[in-house]
Amino acid sequence: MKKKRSIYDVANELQVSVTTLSFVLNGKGQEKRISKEVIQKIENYIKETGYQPNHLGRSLSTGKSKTIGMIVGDINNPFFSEVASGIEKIALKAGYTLIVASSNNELNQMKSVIKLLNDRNVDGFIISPIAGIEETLADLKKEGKPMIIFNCFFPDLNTFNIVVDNKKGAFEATRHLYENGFRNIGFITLNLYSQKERIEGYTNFIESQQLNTNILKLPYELNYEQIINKITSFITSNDELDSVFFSTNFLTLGGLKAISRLGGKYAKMGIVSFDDHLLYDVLNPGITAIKQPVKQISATIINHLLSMLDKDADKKVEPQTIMFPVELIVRASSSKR
Amino acid sequence: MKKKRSIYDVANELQVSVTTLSFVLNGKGQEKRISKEVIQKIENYIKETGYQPNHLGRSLSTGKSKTIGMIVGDINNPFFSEVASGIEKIALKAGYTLIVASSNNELNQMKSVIKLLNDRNVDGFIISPIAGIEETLADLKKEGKPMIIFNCFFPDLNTFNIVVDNKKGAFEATRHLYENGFRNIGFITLNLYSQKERIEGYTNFIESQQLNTNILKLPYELNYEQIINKITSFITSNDELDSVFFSTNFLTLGGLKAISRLGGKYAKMGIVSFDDHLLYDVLNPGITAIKQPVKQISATIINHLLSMLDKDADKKVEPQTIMFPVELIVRASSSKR
DNA sequence: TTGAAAGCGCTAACAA
DNA sequence: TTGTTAGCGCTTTCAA
Repeated sequence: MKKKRSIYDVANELQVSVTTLSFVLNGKGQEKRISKEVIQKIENYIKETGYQPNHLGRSLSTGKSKTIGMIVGDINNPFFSEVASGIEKIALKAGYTLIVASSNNELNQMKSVIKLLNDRNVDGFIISPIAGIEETLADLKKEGKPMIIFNCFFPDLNTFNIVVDNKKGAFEATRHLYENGFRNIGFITLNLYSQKERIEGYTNFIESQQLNTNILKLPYELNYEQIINKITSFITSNDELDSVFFSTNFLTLGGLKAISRLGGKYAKMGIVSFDDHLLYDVLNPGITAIKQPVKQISATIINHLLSMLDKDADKKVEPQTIMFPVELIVRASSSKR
Repeated sequence: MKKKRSIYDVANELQVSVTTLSFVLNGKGQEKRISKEVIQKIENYIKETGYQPNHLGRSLSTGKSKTIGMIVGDINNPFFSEVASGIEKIALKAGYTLIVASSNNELNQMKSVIKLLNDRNVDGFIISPIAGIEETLADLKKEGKPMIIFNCFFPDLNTFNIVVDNKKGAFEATRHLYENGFRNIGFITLNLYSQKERIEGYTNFIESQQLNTNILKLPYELNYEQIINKITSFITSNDELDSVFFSTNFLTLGGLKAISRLGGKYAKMGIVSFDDHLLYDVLNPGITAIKQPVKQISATIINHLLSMLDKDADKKVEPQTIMFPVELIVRASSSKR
């Protein structure tokens, strides 16, 4: 691997000082009143010979790595991967590189990737938190690291949060089933902090109708087959159930599988899913789903983080919680058939 | 943001020299014959006070960033996200951070992210290439950058490649339809280099039976609705078609949607999809699919890259092509109904 | 308008 | 066995 040219080499070749070269390289030529000709000469030469400054040297010197660390539950979850790719696009344009890491919804894993990314000098964080991580986040905040919390958040933590209205979404979804004539609505969810609001939304509606809640809260760690089994026994052992509201996409998949295996009368159960999916439209019946405004979420996250990162912005970005509405996409699965 | 302690600060606090400290920090205590007591003292102190060396300084000094750059077509594609997350897990354990970037199958985008990651001093690359990128890869190779090519590769390029047997997979899938009685088998694919072998596999089988090929090659840039429309008109304008083989997951989704919209006799078409999907099992009929051994692929990629990166390995890793078999998961969609 | 030089935090050759 | 110190490549203050 041949050694790369350093700024000194190039300065030498060009017969200018490193200072001058550095200024021009960073677009500060004007500001520093370097002569037009020199600027031109340098820029042309750079373009021709293709010199690229070493990022590490720059980062070490400036203390900025131009890198953003993002921590999600699981990059295989389409919600996260879509948010991540939306963020990546905008970040790239702004000169930032995005590093995405998965916590697998495991506290120690999350702590260690936060530490890892912090040690790697990421300039800012984008985090989908899990229960138990409050302190780590508080520390990060105390350190002064810019960060955005998304998907769910800790009200006590005074961070900048970007979420959707999970509670209302779940409430409306449940109401929708109710209005379509379902009276025994089960709710299948995960034991994750991020599900808290959805559980509340469901519970609120059910209780507002003096009905009984019926919640299955599954451990996150289960694999697909285990989920199918758990759901199957939940459904069969609650024989009065006429409909189910699934709290995440992955659960819906498991649930659909369970129901399709059961067949018979179960095939007529009402179904709503939190999070939409391309295939829901193709299924028969189509699956009614709550859709999150992914594009908006990702754009909002990265734009706010970028302005936190932008030191020129003299006005500090105040902590706040931005909440997007969700949309109920009605398909056949939520009506009596 | 309070300034972090440097190795000098810590050395001072500990009353040892930076060298000693640095050696111990890098686990070279034994090797450098630092006294047991000093090593212990340092390690304890570090643990208590939580000092973490600055990666940038280290990288600048060693010339190694302990970072791997991965370039995929689109991180939202489940195949890529699964491979990426498998790689990430192993890389993390080996002390490497993975940066995943999407090329969106766009040549300039791919060139620019390769350049970006290279400027960021990634130690190695993992790349799913597209047509036109040969030269860039050749340059990278000339530079001596360790890299692994996956998904598809350029036979002329003498790189380390990890792929599945696309040709055979496509051949067998087509044969499977044929053996189930279908005679007018269409093939719907994308205008991507990665599809080349699949097209060949399909074509080879069809021609081996003296049948006519019927291929729809769609531009990658199309969105979901456009794909549905193109597929719809392909199907309706080729009225003799009795079955379709979809070359990627995303096309299958579009195709299923198109077929479900068309309804009627089209609902009985034979269908096979390249790449499996959780939901294929839930659909009615279940979708027959070719499954790639994702876990094996990701493990193989990262393990080989790691050994290329490991300078202790005196034996160089020779360029070669590792080809995994694929598996045909037979479901109802590929039989006459 | 340009140049010299001191750092940024770490590694490692060399000296002691 | 430990300490001194010269880089790694870049930015930026200060001086000219």
